[in-house]
Amino acid sequence: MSRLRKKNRLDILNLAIPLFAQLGYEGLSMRNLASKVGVTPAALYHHFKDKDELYADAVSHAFEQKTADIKTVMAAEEEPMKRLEVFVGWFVRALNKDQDFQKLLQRVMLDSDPQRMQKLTKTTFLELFSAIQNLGESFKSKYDPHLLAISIIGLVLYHFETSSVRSLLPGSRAAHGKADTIARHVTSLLENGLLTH
Amino acid sequence: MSRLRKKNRLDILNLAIPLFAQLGYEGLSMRNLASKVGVTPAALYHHFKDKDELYADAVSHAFEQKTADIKTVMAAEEEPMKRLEVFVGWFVRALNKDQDFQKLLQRVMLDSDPQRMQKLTKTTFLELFSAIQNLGESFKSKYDPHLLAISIIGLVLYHFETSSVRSLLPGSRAAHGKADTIARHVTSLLENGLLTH
DNA sequence: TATAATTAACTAAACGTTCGTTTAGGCCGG
DNA sequence: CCGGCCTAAACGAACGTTTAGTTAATTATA
Repeated sequence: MSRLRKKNRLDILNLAIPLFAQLGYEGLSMRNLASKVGVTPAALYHHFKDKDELYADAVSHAFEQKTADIKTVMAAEEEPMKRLEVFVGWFVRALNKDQDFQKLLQRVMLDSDPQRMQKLTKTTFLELFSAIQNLGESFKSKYDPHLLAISIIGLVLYHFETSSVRSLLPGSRAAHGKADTIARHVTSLLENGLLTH
Repeated sequence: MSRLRKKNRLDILNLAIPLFAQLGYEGLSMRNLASKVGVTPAALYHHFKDKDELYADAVSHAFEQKTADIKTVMAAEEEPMKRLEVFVGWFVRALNKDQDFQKLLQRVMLDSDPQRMQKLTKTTFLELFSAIQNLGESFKSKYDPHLLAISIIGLVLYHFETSSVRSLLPGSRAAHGKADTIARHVTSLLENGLLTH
């Protein structure tokens, strides 16, 4: 009954997520998405009010899916350094598994619609960010928790944002794309800094 | 005198840069750009072969403009830590001055055209990246120079990529948007790491 | 239990708008 | 009077969206 309806709606979203990630909001047309789903454009309007709603739902669903497991994992570990390693490890692996996650996140950051941003922040970003901020505070360091949380996230994420350029730049090696290499580098840099005496 | 009234290539590019940065490639139409320039859409095709060429030239010109001064500044300083501070300071200030620079960079990273990416990498990214990689090597640390360079860039850049979400997240303060605050945080974190004994 | 009513899910076709781009021609300084 | 720079107008294609009607399954009624 309503089970089948929900599944169809989710089918559309799950197909839309990688397409929105790769092509962007304007880059993916309702006709293109409909043809990928195997349906008429008008059928999409049976499930979603308009393209805006479809996009917002796709982004929300994508982030709920990807960040579902980390919250429980984060709460388990006690020792700060170990928690950092667990988080970085999860984050790197999650980004490495599919690039769509990172691309969608990057596209959302470029989104200039404040209302959409505000809703998405409350529903999906806030909880994970607070956990990372909490993790940063557990180090009892001199750093501002807010800035530190963003630094940790950015330090991991940027290695994936630049993946397409990185291979064209000097010093590039195949290992730089591997999850473990990035995870080790980031955790070590965060732990010790540059001045390793 | 009367020449000034005529629009040349650079006038168009300088108007296109912030518009492409804010709206994206698909988001900015030739008609919209033409009206901002104060000209007919067909006139744009007198200066540029098509929209692709206009976009590529705009991006190239933007990056040559923004990164013009740092190269000389980077070469001057000798002491590693001081050079890092100079670079981070310049980078933060450059990003803080106009957000278009960062937005355009972020959009370029999402660009999936390999040919455009390859050309832009050689003409504009390579020199600056090599300088940063060189800076990283001067610390004689255990870190991979390539990964370290990306980490340094990402650590700075991400504070600006997240500027629109950051204000909606807990722990946000007005000072977090200021150039000096970010620069101090990043240099200190890079220098010492989390475990400040 | 058989049948009528209702509903979800879809298709075919078209709406008006905007897109990138082209064509044909006009203006004006050198 | 030529060539660089522009305009007016239009091209076909693609865009988001709507309307009207069809199919199949579920629910209500006799």
